[in-house]
Amino acid sequence: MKNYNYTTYAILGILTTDCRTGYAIKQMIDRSLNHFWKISYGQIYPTLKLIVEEGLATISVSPDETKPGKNEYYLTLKGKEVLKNWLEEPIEQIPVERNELLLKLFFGRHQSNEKTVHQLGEYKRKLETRYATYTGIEQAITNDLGKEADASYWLFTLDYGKRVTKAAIEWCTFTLEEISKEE
Amino acid sequence: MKNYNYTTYAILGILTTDCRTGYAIKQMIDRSLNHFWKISYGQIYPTLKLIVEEGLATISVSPDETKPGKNEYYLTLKGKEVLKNWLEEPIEQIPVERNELLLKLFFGRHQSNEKTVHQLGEYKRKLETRYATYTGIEQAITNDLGKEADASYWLFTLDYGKRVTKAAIEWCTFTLEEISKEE
DNA sequence: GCCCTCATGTAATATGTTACATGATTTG
DNA sequence: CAAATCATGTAACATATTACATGAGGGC
Repeated sequence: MKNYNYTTYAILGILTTDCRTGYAIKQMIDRSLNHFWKISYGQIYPTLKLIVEEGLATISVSPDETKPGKNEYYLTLKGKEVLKNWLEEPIEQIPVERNELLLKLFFGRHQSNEKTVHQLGEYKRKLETRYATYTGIEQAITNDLGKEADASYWLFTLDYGKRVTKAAIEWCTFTLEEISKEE
Repeated sequence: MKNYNYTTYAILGILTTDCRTGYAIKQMIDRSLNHFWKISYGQIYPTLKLIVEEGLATISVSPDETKPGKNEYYLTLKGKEVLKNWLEEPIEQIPVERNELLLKLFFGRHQSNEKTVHQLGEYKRKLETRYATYTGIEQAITNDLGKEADASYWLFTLDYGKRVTKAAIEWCTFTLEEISKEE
């Protein structure tokens, strides 16, 4: 079976939910997958085009004749198969996040402790905001649990985000103490 | 001051250590920064060229006339300034890792629990290997602590890797239990 | 002699971001 | 009626990966 890139699989996956337009796909990823995936319109629209060309989805312009065409995408059988097939494939490798803060800290010897502390503090603050966002999303999903068949899986990925973020926050706290101590 | 991309700053940073050739830079990143950064030769050599063109480093072909030119790069004053300047700049944003496993898990409803469990198990195994690698590197750095001026900063970044990886492993354990329970 | 590591580099390709253009519909 | 949101799309650019080519030197 032909291979596609992650962007394509991500979009195929989203199309199993109720998101059917390019715009809605962007919303979904920004709101619910934002802790492990992101995407831009510059990827979405060309990829949707490709998906249709490949026969993985069909486009159905909204039937309401008065409205300007809102392109709604529906997975074909082939599309569903391609998605299932990819889901089963083993994970190639665990991701390497490119972390700007760690890169700077790695060369921290060339900077004053004061500035390093400031950056760590800022980073910690951002992580805390992120953590709060996750908790919020968790609440939202839990509240209408029955409605959404995917809910339990979404909560698993959120739990990942929360745990890892919490560990990172604790690291910040510890490292801030250590660096402050040094001088 | 002119802006460069992360790849450029990463290489400028590495050049403050004893890595002076393109090959050595690749080694260094693969071995010591691999938990938060990666790079390919296709980036290194063109970037080194740019760095010299911009006057951020000078190239000094190894003096030994018998050997074939081994290009050694040395930061110029301007190079050091550009690096320092970047180190002080605030972090733009906390990274969004693109996590293939979480993407698949998000759509886990469309797969059998058995297969999901298998993938989670594999992922956990890889994380454990990674954790062991970090511990190994930590030992190596700690052992010749006095020698390397950067050691304490390197240990901080390693600690980050260990903490976050540990949290991810614990999440795997928990999630594996939950999913196994479901059926 | 063969394989491995050291060492440099490029070209083709793949992927992703940013900025822009356009216009409808909804909400206050 | 203004502003925000919904909605689609592209072009230029930036970035990164992969595969390949080349060759020296050292160890077995």
